[in-house]
Amino acid sequence: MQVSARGEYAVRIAVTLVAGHPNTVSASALAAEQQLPRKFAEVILGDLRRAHLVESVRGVEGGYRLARAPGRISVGEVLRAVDGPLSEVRGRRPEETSYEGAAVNLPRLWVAARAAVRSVLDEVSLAQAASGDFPVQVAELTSVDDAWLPR
Amino acid sequence: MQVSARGEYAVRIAVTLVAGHPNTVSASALAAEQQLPRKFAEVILGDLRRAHLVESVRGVEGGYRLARAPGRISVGEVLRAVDGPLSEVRGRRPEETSYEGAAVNLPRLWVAARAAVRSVLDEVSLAQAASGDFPVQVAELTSVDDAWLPR
DNA sequence: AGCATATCCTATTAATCAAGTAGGATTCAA
DNA sequence: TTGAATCCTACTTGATTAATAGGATATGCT
Repeated sequence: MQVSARGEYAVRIAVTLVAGHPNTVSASALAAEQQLPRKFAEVILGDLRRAHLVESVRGVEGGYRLARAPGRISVGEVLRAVDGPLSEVRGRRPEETSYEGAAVNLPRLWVAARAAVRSVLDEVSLAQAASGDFPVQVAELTSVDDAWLPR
Repeated sequence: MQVSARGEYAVRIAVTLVAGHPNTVSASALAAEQQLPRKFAEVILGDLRRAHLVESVRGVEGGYRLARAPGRISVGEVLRAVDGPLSEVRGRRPEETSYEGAAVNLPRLWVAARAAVRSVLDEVSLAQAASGDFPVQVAELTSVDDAWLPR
């Protein structure tokens, strides 16, 4: 699960919009609060707008706001809007892979891995990401000490 | 969870080595069986050797074999050997991230996502990947129809 | 000894992508 | 009309990816 700079920035921007919801917040304000390059933040907000996750208002007093309630947008949706699919194998989606010989069972493995990623990123809403009040299954994953250790 | 061509090839090579275990298999034989570029397969096998996941024998009748029993090497180890860490956020490990303001809770989210990935890739051995006989928790993830649909 | 078949090592390449930056056109409220 | 904001197109720079090239080195067989 690789999250690019775009992806990380998008989620940080999104949770910052939760705080201001339902008011609009300007790109410069968002960039300042999360210490991101303003122009890059604008690009990312454009992606989020085209994915219908945020709405924009132009002109003075304009800015961006979430297009839905913070409890009804998942982190996964935000990540997909700026990077592509959450899981890819050699540029293809897990269920599109196909192998011969000893590797015939790998598509099931890729699908399982994707399902695991989804079980976290698609199950946590922006409201939960902002508050830290994650679903129990997700919280349990982080309560094991081992989860915090590198491998 | 992005798996590069190197990563995919490495796993395909590894499960092909399971079939031949404990005999050695040459790089050309592996490349032919999985239809990969031979030279690229050699590069990957070099990575696996330096990670002590395979052993090599030089000369005529030489080749590669798994360094441990197929049940004692995980798919996650193979992927780490050729790509880096399974999960990274903007080039950093999940537990190394740190944010201010509305984003303070994101490190826990990244750690949870990594734990989810590990619960599949580190729990499936090469023997299981080759046979398709996955652990129940992993098999259950793929038995839900939804897991096979793109999003 | 000589030869065939391997691994192994160093270097190079072409293409793509990531992470921004630049500059300005457009919109809108006061 | 002006200032602050979004929005659009284009560009740059550096790194990464997926290989390929060419040969040096090792090993077993006859």
